[in-house]
Amino acid sequence: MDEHIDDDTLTDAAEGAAPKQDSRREIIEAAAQCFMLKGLDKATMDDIADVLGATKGRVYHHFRSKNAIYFAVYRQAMQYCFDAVTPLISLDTSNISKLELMAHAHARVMMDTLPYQRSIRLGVEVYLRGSTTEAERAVLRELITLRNDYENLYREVLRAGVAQGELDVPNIEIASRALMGALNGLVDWYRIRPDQSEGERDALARALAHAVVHGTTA
Amino acid sequence: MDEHIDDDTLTDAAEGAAPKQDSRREIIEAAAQCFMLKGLDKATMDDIADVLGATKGRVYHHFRSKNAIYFAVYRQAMQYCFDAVTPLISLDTSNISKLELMAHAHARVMMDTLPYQRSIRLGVEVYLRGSTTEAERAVLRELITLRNDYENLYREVLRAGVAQGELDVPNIEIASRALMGALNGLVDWYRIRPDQSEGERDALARALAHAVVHGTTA
DNA sequence: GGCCCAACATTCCGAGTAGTATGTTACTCT
DNA sequence: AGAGTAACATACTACTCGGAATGTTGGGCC
Repeated sequence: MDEHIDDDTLTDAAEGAAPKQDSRREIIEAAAQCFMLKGLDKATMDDIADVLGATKGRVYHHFRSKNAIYFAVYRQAMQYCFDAVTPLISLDTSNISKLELMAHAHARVMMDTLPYQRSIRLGVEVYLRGSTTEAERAVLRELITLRNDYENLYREVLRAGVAQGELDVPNIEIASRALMGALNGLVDWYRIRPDQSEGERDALARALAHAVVHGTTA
Repeated sequence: MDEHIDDDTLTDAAEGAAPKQDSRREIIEAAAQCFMLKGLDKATMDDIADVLGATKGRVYHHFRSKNAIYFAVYRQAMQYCFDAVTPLISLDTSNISKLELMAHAHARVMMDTLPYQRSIRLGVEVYLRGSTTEAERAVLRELITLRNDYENLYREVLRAGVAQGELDVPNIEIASRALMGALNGLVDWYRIRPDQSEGERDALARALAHAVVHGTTA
């Protein structure tokens, strides 16, 4: 059902039409930006179109509703997370260092795809209650399941770490919640600064990863 | 300017009659509930009035606008936090146990005043950008300052703990962000269950406090 | 017992917006 | 070259909701 997109090698083709599927991505990107800046409700379809220098016609040609766009943003946000963290779980290191690597990668994703990650934070269950159709609620449940699968990656590492005596976690469920909360909270206070170098970003991500894994005790 | 903050000289006058200032409280409570359930934008003034079994007239008699209600909810939410944590900072114990007590108290507040805490999470800076008048932005800035003061309570304990060698925190700013993120994240996944006893709540709060302070390492 | 005002209820309006219906262009295929 | 269609733009509608203007009522005060 979900088709993978073979992207074009060229980024732009003068003033000709957009290369097909790429237009969709642009809309999602624009929507994420609008959602981050104005919130889900206050961001209008016209706002999204304006960012693209287009009109609502274009947006509605690719998406049936505003909710559908939000779902796409959500899915993309989770995809970014999976892409960054999944490769790490098969690494051959200690669970504790693996956990820290995963936390570090997640923090990086939060910063690198900030508009997406911020968008999906405002109103997940809220949207679920507000959804009118059963089809929408089904999609929402699927997305929540997706997020759950992602968080399970961390729980699995925690479990393995405890089993091997590397980690001391009295309550894995609570610990994973705390972990994700601390990492995801990054999008609430992190602000993109143009003068900020790549190294500074990475240092920030590493510091946060250290904090969530090692806590505060000496 | 004309923002007359009704000082509550007396906090409460038993139960029985509603002394007039009490009506305001009820509106704030109802608003917090609506905001939590439907989000800031989708919750209408009529919704809030409906919860009270009243009409918009009552609401607008006490508040000039919907934003004003949100501000009141925010202020109340922060007040709950201060009331629970402030008494602990003067305690005569180690900084590490003090930190854990504060975290525990905060987690309890998150659960006990869930509608308030959830409400203030959806859209703080978002609201700031959306605010039209300068007066509103001023109030928002004040509320953010309030929140900052609260978080400074934790930073202070972290700093003292490091100074006395009890704690090992490479970056206090990052650590405090992680701390608050993990604790505040509680409102995202915690659900009130009617069959849940007081003891279970407390155990949950304690487990979370332990997790955020001690991390995951053995 | 009339005045006054707080504390609401009722009614109304206009701005803003999601969604639709239709028009237009450019490109492809035969 | 004409038909078909994808990818938009334009124009319009129906509806919601915040806020204000106005009406109503009950209780203190002289």
